[in-house]
Amino acid sequence: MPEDQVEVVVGKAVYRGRKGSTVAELGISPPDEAVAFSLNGHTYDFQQGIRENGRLSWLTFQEEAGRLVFRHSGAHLLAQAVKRLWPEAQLGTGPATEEGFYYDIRLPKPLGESDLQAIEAEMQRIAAEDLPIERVELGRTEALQLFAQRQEPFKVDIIQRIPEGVPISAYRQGEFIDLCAGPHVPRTGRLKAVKLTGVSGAYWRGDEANPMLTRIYGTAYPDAEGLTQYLYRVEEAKRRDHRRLGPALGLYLFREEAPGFTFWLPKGQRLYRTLEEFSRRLQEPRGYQEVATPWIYRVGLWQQSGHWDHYRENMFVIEREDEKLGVKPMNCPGHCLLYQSAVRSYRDLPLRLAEYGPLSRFERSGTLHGLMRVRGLHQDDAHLFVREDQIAEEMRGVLELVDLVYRTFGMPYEVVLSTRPDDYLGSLEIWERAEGALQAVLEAQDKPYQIHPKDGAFYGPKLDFYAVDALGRRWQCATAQLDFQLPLQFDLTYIDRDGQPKRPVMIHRAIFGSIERFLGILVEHYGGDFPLWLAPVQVRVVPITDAQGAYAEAVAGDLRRAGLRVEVDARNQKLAYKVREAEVDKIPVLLVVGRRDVEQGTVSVRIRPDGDIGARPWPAYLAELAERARMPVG
RNA sequence: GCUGGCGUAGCUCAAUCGGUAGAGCAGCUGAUUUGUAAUCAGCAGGUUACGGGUUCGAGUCCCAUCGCCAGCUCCA
Repeated sequence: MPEDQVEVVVGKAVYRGRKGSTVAELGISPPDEAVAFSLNGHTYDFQQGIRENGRLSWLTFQEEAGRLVFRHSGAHLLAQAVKRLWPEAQLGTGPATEEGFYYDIRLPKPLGESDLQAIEAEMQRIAAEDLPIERVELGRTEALQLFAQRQEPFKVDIIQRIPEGVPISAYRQGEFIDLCAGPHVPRTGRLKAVKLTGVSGAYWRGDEANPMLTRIYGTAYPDAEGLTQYLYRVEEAKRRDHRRLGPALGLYLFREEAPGFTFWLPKGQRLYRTLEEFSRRLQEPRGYQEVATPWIYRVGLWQQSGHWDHYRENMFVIEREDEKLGVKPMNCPGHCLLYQSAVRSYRDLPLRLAEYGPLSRFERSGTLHGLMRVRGLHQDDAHLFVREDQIAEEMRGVLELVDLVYRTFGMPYEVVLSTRPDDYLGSLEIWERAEGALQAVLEAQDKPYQIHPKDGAFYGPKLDFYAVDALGRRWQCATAQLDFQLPLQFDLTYIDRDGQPKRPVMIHRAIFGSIERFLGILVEHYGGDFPLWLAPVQVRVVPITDAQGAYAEAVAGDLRRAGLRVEVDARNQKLAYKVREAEVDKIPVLLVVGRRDVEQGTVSVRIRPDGDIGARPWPAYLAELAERARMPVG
């Protein structure tokens, strides 16, 4: 094939043409729903010239890459609308995000709700105009001139940072032109359903020293139905918000007297303890030993561990008697001291130390967020001190625990391996062996995983686990990090088979992560409808009249003796009233007892979400309930 | 911490232009003894986040503080 020719394969057809031809020029007509195409792993739009051979696959809104193209065009639509309304607005950047897009813009005035509506209306107008979106290739000087003349200082800044040799392009739709690498959908009319979702501030290039721009958020869908579903999901997330739901269910509350800390109400504390108990009952049989270590140390310890250099900003520091003391944000240094307290043999390893104690982290006031980001927390933390040859086996054990836990909560999860960053510490050889070990474990388990190159901590590679909740949101919870540094810092050793001292490797791992945060995630995942074994109140017994009071107490007593958490609602109220309240309180099992039940020795069962399932003989039904309420620890 | 917004009874919300702080739910008291999502009546509940200021008069306007929300930033 001549050098100036390209050849692409689409399905079973082969197309040839001059290098740099667009799809149309090659005689390929894209399907209606396609917004772009993928060739050798790169995304292109229909106006970009094809310069390499390969197999072409169409990208639609169904594919992540297609969605990004689509949403990025949404951002341009937004920018064009803003420029029509405020010609003096200066554009920053406007990328697509997971759920939509945003554009950072310097505006002459702060935006209100009505401004958003006006912009949105203008966007819809531009979409209806169905303007063609044209790609324009520019020379560097030409680009600088164009955007300087259009009074877009941020665009000029961007162009100046584009390395020599990289082509500069812009996209034009109607009177609007924006510096952009692309790709884009072919016409504005493709953006059938757009919605602006919020405004906030954001620094230019994310730097506090730079001017603050207005960030306008929005989302776009190819049809109204997708947008409606998205808005429903947003609504549902709001309905499940743990900051509202938790206090409403009497689980916990927050007070401004203690920002970043949680007040656990009796029911919330029960939930919390149940989770902790679940963790203990999984870990004890797996060789974990629970310890408790001090929560305040002299700074010397933090200097030794390296936290003073790397984490001081996030620590609460106390000064007393001319001495500085640091409240612990992590357990690792304490566990290292425990490790040091005895001579360790290679036979003692792996040593698995678990701790659930209180940790304090100074999080900046603006970052606090319900249970998700707090200053006072607890982790289901453990440090595994292992020989290097035990890394793979121990990581396998951690993986098994993670799998067990997330399966129990009905959350699929994704695994990410983060590898050696540029500023790593330790020997290259150990790093490579450790990364190899992690990869081998994942592959041996046939677990799909992603690699984030250079995203590891400077002290070791790590596995992060992202749990996916009922609304499809991803939460980073579990983590397992190899650490070669701390054993060095604390000069930890074990006596090996050959009588020589050797350096152990540490694995920092948590399965829930922060228990506070995990509980918040569970509240939202279940929308407050906890599975029976977790529910703070599992059963509520409801006598219909005073006459069944004693019978109700007897039933409740049976339940309590069987280890269930139970309440009796003996208030003088109509049954419907008490049923409603139990539903609002999201009590999983309601046992109604009336005259007929007393006479026949039954309970009338109402279960969420099924409702009334009729009478069951008592105490025979107790066994079934107790079985269903058992903690799922195998 | 930074930018913007918000803060009225336990909760959800109202209060015209700056002119007597109000309702529902929850709570308490009483009546009602009820078979699967709200029985009726009465009572009580407030330094309008906090501290200043403007004004004859401030929930409302201004300033500062605290907290919360959306982001940014940070995240050994």
